[in-house]
Amino acid sequence: MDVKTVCLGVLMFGDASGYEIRKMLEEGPFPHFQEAGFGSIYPALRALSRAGQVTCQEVVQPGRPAKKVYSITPAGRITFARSLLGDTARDRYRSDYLFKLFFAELLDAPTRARLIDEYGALYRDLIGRMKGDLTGVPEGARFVHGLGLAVYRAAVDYIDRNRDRLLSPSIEESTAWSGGEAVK
Amino acid sequence: MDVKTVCLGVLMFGDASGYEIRKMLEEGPFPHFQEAGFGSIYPALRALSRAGQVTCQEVVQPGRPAKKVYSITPAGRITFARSLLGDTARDRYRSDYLFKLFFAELLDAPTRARLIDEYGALYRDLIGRMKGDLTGVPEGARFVHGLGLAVYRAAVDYIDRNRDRLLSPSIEESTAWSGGEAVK
DNA sequence: GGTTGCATGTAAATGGTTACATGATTGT
DNA sequence: ACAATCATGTAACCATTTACATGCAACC
Repeated sequence: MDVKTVCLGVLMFGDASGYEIRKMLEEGPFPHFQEAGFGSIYPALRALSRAGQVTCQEVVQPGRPAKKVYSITPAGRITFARSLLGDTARDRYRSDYLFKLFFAELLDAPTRARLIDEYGALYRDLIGRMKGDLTGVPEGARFVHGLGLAVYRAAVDYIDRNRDRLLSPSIEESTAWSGGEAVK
Repeated sequence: MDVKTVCLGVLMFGDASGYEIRKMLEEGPFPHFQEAGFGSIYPALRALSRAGQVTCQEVVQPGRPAKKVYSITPAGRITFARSLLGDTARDRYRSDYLFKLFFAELLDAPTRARLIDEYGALYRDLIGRMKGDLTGVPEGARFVHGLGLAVYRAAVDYIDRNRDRLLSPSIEESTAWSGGEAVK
């Protein structure tokens, strides 16, 4: 899904500014299965505006910068609904943490511990932020929210139960990476 | 992690051609937490070769196209180990499936069913492909492999247990998306 | 006869991130 | 005084994807 479609999706929940769209994507009570930065959201909103998929209204706020609040138009709703019927790309997940932990034997013990604890904390925080009120949230969104929670909990659980395996000094003598040595 | 680092990582396991590197990333017994296509792998290998991080040897095969087998050099090992100590980008996950299911109310029942069943099947297959032999696999790789399995299993479990919630006809009358209607 | 698998590679286009620019207000 | 939050936007840069090009062998 490109950023334009993601913006339309967020606007299906109600009017919002570019700034607010980004906040919802990264801080909202929902799993971050789609992301976007300012550098892509603002151009996307302008393009959507030109195409008549959204309308824009500037709202002056006392003591704050003015913001541009966007609303999805009927044409935008149709475009959005149709984009839900198009091809579905397969999931893509990339994790530097897991990539590094994959090669745990090449790391010294403190680095290993730091990485795994950071990683666990990241998902623990995410779970915490996802514990918001879900009244009024439609069933589809709830389903996805619940799936996110289930998966993140499984990850945290696994990390808690297997952390020691990775930190035990015994793995240091591994000969798996012939030629490789722990780097400081 | 850029594709160059990913290639070095795969070559830490042993010599391989560009084609084989790609196969390992997408079909290997390991979770796909890093991906790369031919279009990025081949240029990466050439750059690594020029930089002295890998060496290349052409292997002629009877009845098959010749392949270029790459080996990581000592300099490559050092570069790789160092890259494991650099900044760790946070995970990024994007899913068209979850994005679409998030807006389940906008979809007709057959499409909803198709999406969710496809999604479940995708992860069920992945779990199946991950059940390979792990003897000789280093502890770090095992840890990541196990984490992947745990997470994918949690996802499949959740889907099985909540599938009906999403398919029940009751959600069709939802007023959540005022102005929106299921599209055919 | 058509598709899949093996095998490499280039070029263009896409899409997104990063860095920069601006500026007021609120909290520490 | 300094950092963070609110708020928008542009431009350069980067990485990756997609499409194209080539060709043989095996299988159905």
